[in-house]
Amino acid sequence: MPRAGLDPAVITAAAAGLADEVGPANVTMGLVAERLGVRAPSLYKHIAGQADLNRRIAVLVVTEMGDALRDALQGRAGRDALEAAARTLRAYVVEHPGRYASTLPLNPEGPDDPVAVAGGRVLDSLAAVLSGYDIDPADTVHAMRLLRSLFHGFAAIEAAGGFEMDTDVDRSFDWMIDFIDRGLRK
Amino acid sequence: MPRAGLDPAVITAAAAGLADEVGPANVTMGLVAERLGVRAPSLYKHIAGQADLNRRIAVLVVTEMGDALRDALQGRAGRDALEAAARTLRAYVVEHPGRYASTLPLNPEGPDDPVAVAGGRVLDSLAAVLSGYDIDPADTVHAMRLLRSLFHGFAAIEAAGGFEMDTDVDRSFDWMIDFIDRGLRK
DNA sequence: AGCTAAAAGCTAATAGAATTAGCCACATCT
DNA sequence: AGATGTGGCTAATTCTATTAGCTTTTAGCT
Repeated sequence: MPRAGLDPAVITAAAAGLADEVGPANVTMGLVAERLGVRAPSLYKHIAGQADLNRRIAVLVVTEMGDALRDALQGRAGRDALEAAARTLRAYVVEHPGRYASTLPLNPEGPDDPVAVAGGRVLDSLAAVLSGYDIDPADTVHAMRLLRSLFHGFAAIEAAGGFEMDTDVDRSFDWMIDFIDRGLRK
Repeated sequence: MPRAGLDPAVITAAAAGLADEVGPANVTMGLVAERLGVRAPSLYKHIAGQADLNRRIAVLVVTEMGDALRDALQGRAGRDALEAAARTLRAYVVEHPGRYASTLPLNPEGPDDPVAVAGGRVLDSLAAVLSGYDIDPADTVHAMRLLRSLFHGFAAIEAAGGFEMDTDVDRSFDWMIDFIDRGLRK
């Protein structure tokens, strides 16, 4: 039995991929193992269990989002940056609905939690977007939470198929970006 | 063995209550049965299985939200209505985080799906809120989606403990209501 | 009141998933 | 070559969902 070259990152990537393909609820240890050409118990040599695996997926997701955001925001400011950030996050969720959904039940355990650390980078990008507007420093936290809530809510509902097809979701998305931009401009 | 007087509604209520108490992931058939003074297999005389139970919880949640919203909006309009709606939904999620979370993975199967029907009543209430503003009819759908996304996103993040404690979440909530109100006023 | 039949519980059995224990081969380092 | 630790495997355990089949209650009818 030749070695399979597993490590936590490889397993996490496989599980995240499966979540996108078959839905988070159907990602079983056995399925992940099969995808990697290995038996289920072997996974435990690298990860502590299902809870650990989910936490790692969450870190992966938030890290990927942070990277995508940083790339997308290069050289942009103001409304341009807002739009780029919104589109980037939405695209990520639409392309990876499963892994995104599997991070939902997770709350960081503290400031040192890797999920919180990776999340911090996403927040930094959102802060960068807001820096392009003239916002009272005391209100920045609120504006940040507004963006987070809106982006997350929209993405979650869209990924779950919650919007009726009748009216174009793209159009609503553009309308929302406009709405926020105008509001932040005051 | 006297009869326990079970029916789908009683089982659904028990499961929803447990979801709030122990978290959706820990709601097991056995636990629900125990709470009702019955053995697990007996539940299957009334519900089809776990998936069915979750769908029923979703209907319960959306129905309860719709009722609460309708009550809260009685005799209110404009900013007053917006604020009442937002507070009502937020309060519901904070009080029932478990049952709310267990409805997240659910997408209505079609217009006849009871989840969609109950959801329609919530949307009607949101439409009523928007009717207090002077919005181009062509934009109403977009504004509705904005409200849905924002309320859902904020509630989901707060329920999951996603906001840092440092800055008062209540204050951010009020700020967001103001932001939306000003934007809708155009 | 007594009969019948459907409904509602129960116990026992099945099946699937996570996790643990314990064994053995491979790979690495000298 | 040989010692050693890591990574994989099989077997066993536990927990949960679900199904099968039996028994009692209860509602409806005469």
